Amino acid sequence: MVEKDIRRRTIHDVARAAGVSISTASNALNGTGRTNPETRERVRRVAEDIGFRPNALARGLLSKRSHAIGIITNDTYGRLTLPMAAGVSEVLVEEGMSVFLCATDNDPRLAKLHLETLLDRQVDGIIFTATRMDLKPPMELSRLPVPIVYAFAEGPEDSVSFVPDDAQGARLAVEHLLQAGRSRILHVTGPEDYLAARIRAASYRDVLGERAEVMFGDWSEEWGHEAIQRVFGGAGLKPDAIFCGSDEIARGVIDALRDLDLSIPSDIAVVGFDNWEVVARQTRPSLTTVDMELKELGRQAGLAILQLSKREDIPPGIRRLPCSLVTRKSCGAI
Amino acid sequence: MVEKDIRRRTIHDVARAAGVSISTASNALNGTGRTNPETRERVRRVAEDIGFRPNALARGLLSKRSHAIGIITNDTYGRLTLPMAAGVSEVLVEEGMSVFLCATDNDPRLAKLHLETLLDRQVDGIIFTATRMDLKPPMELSRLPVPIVYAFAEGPEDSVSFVPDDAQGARLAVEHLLQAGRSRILHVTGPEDYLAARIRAASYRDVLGERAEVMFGDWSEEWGHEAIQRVFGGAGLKPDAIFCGSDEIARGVIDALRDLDLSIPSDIAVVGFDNWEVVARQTRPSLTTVDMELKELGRQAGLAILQLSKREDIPPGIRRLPCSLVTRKSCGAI
DNA sequence: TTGAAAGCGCTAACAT
DNA sequence: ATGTTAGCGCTTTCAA
Repeated sequence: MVEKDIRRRTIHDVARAAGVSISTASNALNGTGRTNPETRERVRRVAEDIGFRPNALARGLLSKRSHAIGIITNDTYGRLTLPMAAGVSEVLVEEGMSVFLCATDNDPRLAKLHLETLLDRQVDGIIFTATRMDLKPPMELSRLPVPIVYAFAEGPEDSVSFVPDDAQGARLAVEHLLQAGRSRILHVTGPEDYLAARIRAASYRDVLGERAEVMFGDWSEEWGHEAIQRVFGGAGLKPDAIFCGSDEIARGVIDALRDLDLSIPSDIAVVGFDNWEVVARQTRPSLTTVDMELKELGRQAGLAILQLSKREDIPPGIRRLPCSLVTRKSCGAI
Repeated sequence: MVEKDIRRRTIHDVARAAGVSISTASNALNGTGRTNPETRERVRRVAEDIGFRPNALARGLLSKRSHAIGIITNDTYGRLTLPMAAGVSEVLVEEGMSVFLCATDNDPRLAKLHLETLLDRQVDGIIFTATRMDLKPPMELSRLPVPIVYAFAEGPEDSVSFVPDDAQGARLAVEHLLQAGRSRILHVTGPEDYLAARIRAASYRDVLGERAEVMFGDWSEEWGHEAIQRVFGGAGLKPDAIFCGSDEIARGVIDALRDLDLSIPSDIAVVGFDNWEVVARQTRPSLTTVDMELKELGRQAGLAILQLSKREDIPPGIRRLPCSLVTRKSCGAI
C-alpha cells in the first residue's frame, strides 16, 4: 500500500511538543533572534524526533524566493543539454536549489506553457539552453520578472550568455595537427547554416589560410564516410589530416579511411569535435577530439543564475568558455 | 540589464482594478461559486490586461498539492533515463504538473538530500528511475508521505513498478532470427551480474534450448569485437546469427564481422538491443534491434503517479511493458 | 451575486 | 529570552 495520511508535521507540532511558542520554535530552528541555547537544543531535538521538515511552499511564499530554478531546453534532453544540466545541478544542489527541467521539443506552445508555469511557481531564475547556439528562444524572454541566463545559446545584447569558444576549440585542433607535422589539413564539418560550423571553419582558415578546404555537409557519420570517398575517389594531392566538425563525422571518416586501407594516424591523422565519449572512445583508433567543457559551462551558468537570484549584478555579455583538447590515438606525429 | 522589480501582480491588484472584492475575483477567475457572467468576464479581462498570474506557492500552501513531482535518477541523465523522463514529462505537462529532476550520481548522500528537498517542497509524488533494473534506491523509500513509482527499477513487493519485459524482448529477437531461417544463434551480452542480462539470456535459452551459447562480457563495443574474434578465431561450427545484448555490443560485432569479410546479413544476421538510434542507424548495415519503449514506460509511470497523486488507488506490483522489434538491414532471410 | 474573514505554514517585527 | 501578532497570496466558508 502506498502510504498517504501521514500528516506532515508543522512548526506548530514542534512548538507544542517542546512547550514553546511557534516563534521561539522558528527562531531556534533557524538560529535567528536570541534564543537560550538550552531551549534551542531542546526544540531542535524535538523537531528531529517528530520528523519535522519545514514547508518550502510556506517559506517561499513569505520570502518571495522559491529556491528553485527552471531549465528550458529545446530538445528532449539531448547529449548537449545533458552535461550542461548536470553542471547546473552540481552547483545549485549544494545551495539547496532545485531544478525544474522543461523540455520544449521545439514546440513554441510548449515553451510558452513551461515559461508561464515556471513564473507561476516563482522560480528564482531561468536558464535557457539549446542544441545549437544560433537557436533563438521561441518565446519572449526579455522583460521577465526573474533573471535569465543563456547557456549554449546567445541571448540578446544585454543578457548573460555562456557559449563554448568554438574558434579557440578549432584552433586547438588545427594547431595540434600542425605540431604533429601535418601540412595538408582538410576540414569536414556540418551544415553551413549552423553558426558553430561557420565559426569553426573560419577559425580553421584563420590558421591555415583562406584557401584551406572546408567541406560542409551534415553532422552524420554517413557524411564523414561520403566525404572521404569523394576526396580519395578523385585525383590530386590527398590530405594527411582531417579535422572533423563532430565526433560522429570523425567516426565515419575513420571507417572510410580504414576501408581504403589507410592507417591512422600514420597515413592520416584525424581530430574530432565534441568528445562524445561513447563515440570517441570506441573508434579504432580512439579519437583525439575537442571537448567543449559543457559541464563547466553548466556550472558557470548555474553560478551566474545563483548570483543573479541573490540580486547581485553581473555584467551582461557573451562569455566564450575555452574548449580543451583530449588527445587519444587518432593523431600522432608523422 | 536584467529586469528585477517588476512587482508581480496579485489577486489584490485584479480585484482593485476590476472594482470587486478579492473573493469575487478568485471566484471569477476559477469559475467557482456563483458569479455574474458580466463580472466574471470583466475580471478575467482585467486579469489578462494587467498580466496577472496566480502564485503557485500560495495555491499549493492552501490546497496541499504542489502540482509538481520529482524524478530521482541515479545517473547523470544517461540515455536510459532520458527517454523515460521525456515520457513522464509528456503526460504531466498537459496536466499542469512540473518535474524536478534530481540526479544522484550514485551518491547516497545526494540521494537523501534530494529526497528531503522534494518532500519539503511538497511534491505530489516521486518517480524513482535507475540505469539498471536491479539497482535499489540508496535511501529509505517505503513510508513516505507521498506516492512513489518505480520506473526501470523494481521497488518492494507492495509498490508500483514499471520495467521493460526483457524476456519478451529477447524472445522477439530470437524468434525473428529463427523466422529468417537462422539456426545457429549465438548470444553476446553484458555482465552476468546485471539482472537484465540474465533475464534476456534465460529467455533466449527458453526458445533455443539450454545448450544455446551465451557469452557474458561487458556492455561495450569492444567486447562485441573481441567476442567475434574469439568465436571465429577457433575451430568448430560458426554461428549464422548473433543476438547482442546491446546496440553497442552489436556495433562491435558488426565491425569485427566486416573485418573478417563476412557479409551481413547474408552470411551472418545480427540483432541488437536498445534501439539507441545514433548507434543502430549508423551501423553498416543498419541494425535490427529491440526497442524497450522507454518513452512509453515513462508515460505509464507518469500516468500512475498522476493517479496516485489524486489519491486514486492503483494495484501494486511489477508491470512488465512489452518491447518492440525495429527491423532494419542487419537481419534478412537466408 | 458579492464581500468579509479565517487560515494554509511560516517568518519577522514588536511587545513583554 | 520568549510570546503575540501580522501577513506572504490565495481559496473558501459563511453572511449580507
